[in-house]
Amino acid sequence: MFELDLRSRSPVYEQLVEKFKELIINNVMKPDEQLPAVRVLAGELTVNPNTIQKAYRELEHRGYIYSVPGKGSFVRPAVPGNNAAKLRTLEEELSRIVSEMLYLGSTPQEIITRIKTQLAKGEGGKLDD
Amino acid sequence: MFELDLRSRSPVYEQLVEKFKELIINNVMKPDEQLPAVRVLAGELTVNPNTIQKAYRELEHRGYIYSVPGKGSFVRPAVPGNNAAKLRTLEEELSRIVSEMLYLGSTPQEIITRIKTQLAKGEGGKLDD
DNA sequence: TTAACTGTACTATATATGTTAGTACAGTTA
DNA sequence: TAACTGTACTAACATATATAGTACAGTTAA
Repeated sequence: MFELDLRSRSPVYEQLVEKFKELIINNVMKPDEQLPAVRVLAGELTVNPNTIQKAYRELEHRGYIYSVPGKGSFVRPAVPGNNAAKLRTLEEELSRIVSEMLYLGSTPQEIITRIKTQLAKGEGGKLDD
Repeated sequence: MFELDLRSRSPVYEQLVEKFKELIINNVMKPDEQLPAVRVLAGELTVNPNTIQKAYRELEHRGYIYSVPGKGSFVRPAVPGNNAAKLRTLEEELSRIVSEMLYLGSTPQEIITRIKTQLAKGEGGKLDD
């Protein structure tokens, strides 16, 4: 399904959380679509099932998936609203990154253009439904 | 000088790296300005000197400061160029964040406006010299 | 030169986190 | 019933983080 970097300082379960989050956010995995079974994914990635489950538990806690014992784990449909706190965090991250790009020599023009390009492509949103 | 969250999952030395990076990028600490001595900052923050030194070593490795044994640690002046790799990483982060903001319900208009506002303020760059 | 500062290196110890291994139990479905 | 699903738990091990203490060499001002 995807690759892991076992030598990374980022723990495996955290890498898994990021990968699935990416797939869900970018609508590659659709709402209510089933994730691989814990044991199956563990087998494919040669990783312990406990590690996969830890990632799934975290994804559920962060609101990206829901799990039903006996059935499986599924993509949770995005709920509008209640995202104010998360959005504030993301806006701070955004500021940080823009600041760092300016520090490294990017021009405001380049940054604006880059973002407009991405937004025009409809990346990451539900624009390409 | 600033606050630490000892209960954070983020290690203390990593928090220190981020804090100083922030101060340097936003030009709060000027080029060649001296950082607090390892033992002094350790005393102020009630943290082990080894932890401070680990943060400084990391900051030096990432190119934000330089240290001179016997003298002290100082802010390294930003060098233009050689930043292509870092910029590529930041652009990827930027894309990730914009995608997530769209997922959480932000409109492209809001995102663009927010970034233009920040750029106009001259935040983070050397624009406010 | 001495004293007090600077960064740096090293060992040892304690604790927390991440990962694996193995076992077990309950719900679901063909 | 058999084979799947998530979940919980213990035990063991490796690594990362942080503290404590000691030590050494370069710098600087009295």
